[in-house]
Amino acid sequence: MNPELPHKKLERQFYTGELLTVAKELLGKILVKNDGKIILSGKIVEVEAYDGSFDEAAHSFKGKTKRNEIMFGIGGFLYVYFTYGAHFCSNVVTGKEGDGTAVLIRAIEPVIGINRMIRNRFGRDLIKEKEKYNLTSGPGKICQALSITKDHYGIDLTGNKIFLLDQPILNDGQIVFSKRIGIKKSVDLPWRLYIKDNPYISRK
DNA sequence: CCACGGATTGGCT
DNA sequence: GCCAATCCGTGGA
Repeated sequence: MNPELPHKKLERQFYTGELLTVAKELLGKILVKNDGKIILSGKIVEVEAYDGSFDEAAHSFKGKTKRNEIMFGIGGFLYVYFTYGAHFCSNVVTGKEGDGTAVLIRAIEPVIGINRMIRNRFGRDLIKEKEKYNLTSGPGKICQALSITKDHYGIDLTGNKIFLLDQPILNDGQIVFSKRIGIKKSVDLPWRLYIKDNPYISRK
């Protein structure tokens, strides 16, 4: 582990809290992927909350299926899904057994392994300066940059493959609440949260 | 078995 | 700003 990072890994209790509380507190945390050889990490700067109990846009809204069953377990596991025939997206499952709540990680700011992320995303080592902000500015881009696939479905975030490192909780004044992106149902819920003025978010 | 559409992205107008 | 690509999960016949 890089000695510059704080070492406190988030534990189960963090994830089992109320959906929007966890979504807010996820902002600023450090996402780490360690496959045993390569460590890649980034600060979470944008998320979206989903609650299957009444939110029609949530994958868990219509009940448990093989695809979404991890969403119905206790918080602190990774829900990875495949969409549009091309992209994986990562969610942090939250709450208690049976809740069906999760937070989609929409954008991160690269911290460790940037050159590896560049290669994963663009297949080459050097990028133009402006491409720096195109590395991890979307849920599909994050999974490509960090090599997260369906193989990582259901990973326990309190383990050592993919986990989060604690960081100070942000003030409400540092967080922007806006409408979620790319959905057709429950479009008015202001459940997309991002860090104000951060250049790595997917869009304003 | 088959048809449909999606929590996106990137390229083109 | 608009739209095609692409394929798997889901639901209905």
